[in-house]
Amino acid sequence: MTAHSRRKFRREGEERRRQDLIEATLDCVAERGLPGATVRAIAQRAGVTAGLIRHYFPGKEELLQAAYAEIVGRMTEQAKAALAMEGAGPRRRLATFLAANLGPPVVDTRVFSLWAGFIGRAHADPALSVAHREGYLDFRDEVEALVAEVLEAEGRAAGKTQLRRHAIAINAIIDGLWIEGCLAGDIFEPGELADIGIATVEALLELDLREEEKT
Amino acid sequence: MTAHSRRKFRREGEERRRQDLIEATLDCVAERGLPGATVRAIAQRAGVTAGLIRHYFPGKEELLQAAYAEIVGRMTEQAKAALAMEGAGPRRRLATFLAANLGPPVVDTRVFSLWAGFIGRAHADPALSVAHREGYLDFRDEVEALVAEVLEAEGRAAGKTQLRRHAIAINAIIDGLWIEGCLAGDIFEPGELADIGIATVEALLELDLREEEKT
DNA sequence: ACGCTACTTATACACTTGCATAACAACGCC
DNA sequence: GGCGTTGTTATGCAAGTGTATAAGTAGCGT
Repeated sequence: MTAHSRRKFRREGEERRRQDLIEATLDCVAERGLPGATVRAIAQRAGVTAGLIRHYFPGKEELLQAAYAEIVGRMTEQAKAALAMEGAGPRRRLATFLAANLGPPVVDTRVFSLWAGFIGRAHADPALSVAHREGYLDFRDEVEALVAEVLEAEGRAAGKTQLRRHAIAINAIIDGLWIEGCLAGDIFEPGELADIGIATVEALLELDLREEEKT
Repeated sequence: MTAHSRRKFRREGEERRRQDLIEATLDCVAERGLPGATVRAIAQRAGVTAGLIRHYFPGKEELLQAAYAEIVGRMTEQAKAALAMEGAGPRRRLATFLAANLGPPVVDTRVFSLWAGFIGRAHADPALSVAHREGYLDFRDEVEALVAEVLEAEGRAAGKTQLRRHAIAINAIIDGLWIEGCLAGDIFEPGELADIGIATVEALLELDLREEEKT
């Protein structure tokens, strides 16, 4: 009778393990969808046993939320970086913002899979629903502010409702192109989505975002 | 000892039962998300017992696919109706097509919830993935054909790549606005999304879709 | 009215899930 | 180097899942 020898293991720092578990969760969701992200599958991918998850997170729900927060963080990080370009003029910042949201690492099947999984349960889970609405409105507000700056610098003041509609439309363009890129990225040339997005916004606002800016 | 009396039931026609089960599935998905659509929950909502499902469908998977097909059918039905307007000119048909995709019953939380649930598992399930890609390309081809007609009628021939990019952009606008409407329909006025969509496409194509057409 | 068919119910089963708990061992400290 | 702390494993459990199967009965043909 073979006495089952207990598995060897190493102790990792708390921060490291948490990050590993989150990354393993993202991998599982990306490969097998949200229902495929079971505690056992996540643990196996992280190289630990299932029970350990509950040593770092109150429950599976919290781990998923942490993973979702991680993804959202990475996405907004790119967008924020584009917005923070204080040196450039408004038009160039808008173009950079669009390009940042329509290329890697924002356009990615893993990101999309997690997004779809959470969004699908959004209106079943009220907490998730409001979190998402807030994220959406925040994003749209940023777009609206950016558009306002651009038009103002152009000497073309726009009314509140017009500004709102522009923000809604641009947000839709970003979302739509993002989804197309995530679902079928292989049928687009690299940078093509960003080009299309910028060109469409240019047509919408009736100006050239790539032209050299005049101080 | 109370002898459990067997539950009363009525026999329904095959078509009726199948439709009821599909409708019950849609309700469950809409209210509790895809994971909430268990065979027992579906059966309860349909007013039958769980075992009956397997009398009309080989398994749960097939029932879900039938429900998904039902939703897709209802969505494309609207779009096709707009396309079939042979009497009207190309510009009016494009506007109608846009409006049809950006209002009820296409813009609906139930539809979206089911869409999100399926799309989330899309790249885990190859069969689902190709089905979706085909649906997307079909839809985009329709958009492209419509745009081609409009530009042609205007005497503005466009190159193949330009046509393709227009179709991608318009498709993105539809998708993006559709999502916004489904997720937060209450913050938009009725018809506002359609207005924004049409206005954005007008800007993109540099023409007026609502102006009276000249024969 | 009676049987037959197949639609419907009821029960059971194998499996998976998240979670609880106890045994264990790796690492730091003295 | 021994020891305690606690990160980690191993095992078990109750609940829920889809599915299989047998029993029952509603409604139709005759």
